[in-house]
Amino acid sequence: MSSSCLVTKLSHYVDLTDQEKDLLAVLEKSEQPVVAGQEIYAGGDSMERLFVVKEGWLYSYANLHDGGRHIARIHHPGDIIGFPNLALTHHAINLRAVTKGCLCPFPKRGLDEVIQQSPKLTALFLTLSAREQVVLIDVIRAASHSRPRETLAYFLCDLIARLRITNSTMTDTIRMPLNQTEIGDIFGVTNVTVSRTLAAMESEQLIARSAGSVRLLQEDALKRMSDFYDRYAEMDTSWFPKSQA
Amino acid sequence: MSSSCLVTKLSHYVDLTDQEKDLLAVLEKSEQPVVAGQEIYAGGDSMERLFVVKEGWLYSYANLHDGGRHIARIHHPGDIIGFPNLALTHHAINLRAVTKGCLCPFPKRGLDEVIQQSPKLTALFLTLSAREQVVLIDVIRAASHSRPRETLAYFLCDLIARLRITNSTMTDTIRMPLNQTEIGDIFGVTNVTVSRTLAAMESEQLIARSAGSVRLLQEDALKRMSDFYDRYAEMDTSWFPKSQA
DNA sequence: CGTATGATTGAGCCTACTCAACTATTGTGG
DNA sequence: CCACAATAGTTGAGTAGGCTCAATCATACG
Repeated sequence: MSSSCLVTKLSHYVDLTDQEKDLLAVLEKSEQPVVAGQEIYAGGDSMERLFVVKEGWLYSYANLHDGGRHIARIHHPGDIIGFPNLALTHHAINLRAVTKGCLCPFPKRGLDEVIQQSPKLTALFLTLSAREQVVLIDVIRAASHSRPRETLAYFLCDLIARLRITNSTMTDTIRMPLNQTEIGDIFGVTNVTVSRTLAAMESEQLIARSAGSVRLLQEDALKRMSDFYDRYAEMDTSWFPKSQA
Repeated sequence: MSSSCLVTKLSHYVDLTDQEKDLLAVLEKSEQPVVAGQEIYAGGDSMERLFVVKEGWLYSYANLHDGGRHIARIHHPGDIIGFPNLALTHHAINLRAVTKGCLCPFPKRGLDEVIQQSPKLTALFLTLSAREQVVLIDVIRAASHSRPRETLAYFLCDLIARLRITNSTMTDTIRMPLNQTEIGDIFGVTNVTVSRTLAAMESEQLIARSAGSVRLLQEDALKRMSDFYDRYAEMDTSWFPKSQA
C-alpha cells in the first residue's frame, strides 16, 4: 500500500494500523484515469460517489446564473472529493480535471464501513471535515475582506502549504496548471485583475514567474499581508479514540 | 428531553432512539447563561470545548490585522458551536452573544463517546459538517461573486431557512438582532452599503422593515436573484448505518 | 432630558470591472 | 518544418459601484 496517496496523507496526522490501512485501501480499489480538461461529472450524477485523487489536479465548480463561474475548491493528490455531497440529495456542482490524472471512486456506503470499523479513522474524517470548514472560512475572509493583492497572496500561501503535506520536497516553487481566469474564478475577480496584480507582485520581488510555475520569493511577507495561517501542518488528534486491536 | 434543542434539530433529519437521545442529552448537561454582547471566549481558551446553543443568537468572528472584523458564522438555538475547532490546536476565533441566551458547553471528548456508541449519530455529525461546508461555499459565492444586492438577498434567504428548521411556525418575518455593521462584517461590505442596499430593496417591495425585524415580501424573487438553494430542508441520510439495538 | 447606539444621507475618490486590442505561447495539420 | 489557429496573458481607456469621511437623523435607555 505504499502507493496510496490517501494513506500517505492521513499518516501525516495519525499512526495507522495495518487494519486501518486496509480499510482505506478499499476506498482506492477501483481506478479511473482522466485527461486534462475532462468533465468528470455534471449536476445530478455525482451524489452517490466520492473520489480519492490519486494523481492530477482538479477543481469543483458551479456555473452562476449571471454567466460567471465559481470554483469552489482545487483538488490535489490525496484529497477526498465530494465530501460536501454527503449532505445533499441533489446538487449542481461540477468536477473538472485540470491536468491528466487518476481518480479512485467509491460509494458513500464506503464511509459507512469506516464508521463501523474504526472510531479513530472516523474521528480523523470528522476532523478533516472540520478543518475544511476552517479553510473555507479563511477563503471567505481572503476573498471578501481583502484586496486582490492580499487575496492572491493568500491563494499562493494556501497552495504551497497544501502541496507540502504530501510532498515534503516542496521548496518555494509551485507548478501552476491553472490559468488566470481560473484563479480569478476562485475568488470572484477577473483575469485582468489577476494579471495586473501578479505583475505588480512580481515587480516587487514578492514572487517570480516562469512558464507554468510560480516561485514565492518572500513567503513570510505573503503570509503576513494575507493573515495566512497554515491549517494543514498540524491538527489536534489528542481527543481521538484509540485504535481497537 | 423534550426541551433539548439539539434533539429537536437532529430529529428533523433522522429518527432517534432513546439511547441516542440520552447520548445527546449528555452534551447538553451543563448550562451557561450569557448576556447580550458578552464575549464568551477569545483566542486560545476555546479549543477544549464545544457548545450547544440552547437559547439566543451568537456569532463567531475574527479580528483582522487591518482593523476590520470577519464574522464567520451566526449561531442559532440547536447549533453546535466550535466544530471547526476540532481540527485546531490553537486558533484566533472569538465568540460573542448577540442576545441573551444559554449555552451548553461540552468537551471534545464528548464527541468521542458518540463516535464509539452510535454509528448513526456519527454519520449525522459527519453529514452536518459536510452540509456546513456546502453552506460556506455558498457564502463564498454570495460574498465574492455577487453585488451587495444579491449578497443581502442570500443572507436573508439563508437566515429564514435556518430558522425554519427548529421553528416550524416561521412565516416571512425575521426578528433581526444584528445591526448593519455586523451584517456587513459577514460579507465584507460596509454598514453604509448595507443601509443603502436594504433601503433600495425596501423601495422595490422586496422586503419590509420595522424596528428589529425584516419581512421578506417576495422570497421567491430573493432566492432567484441570489441563486439561493435551501441546504437545510433536506439531507441525504440514505447511506447511514442503522441504529444498533 | 441627555446620552449612546444605530441608521441614513451626501460628496468625492479610488479601485476593480468592462471592453477591446494586442502580444506571447502552445499545439496541430499540411 | 512551417503556417496557422487556439489559448493565454498583457495592456490601455473609460466607467461605475462601493468605500471613506463626515454630518445628520432616529431610537432606545437610563
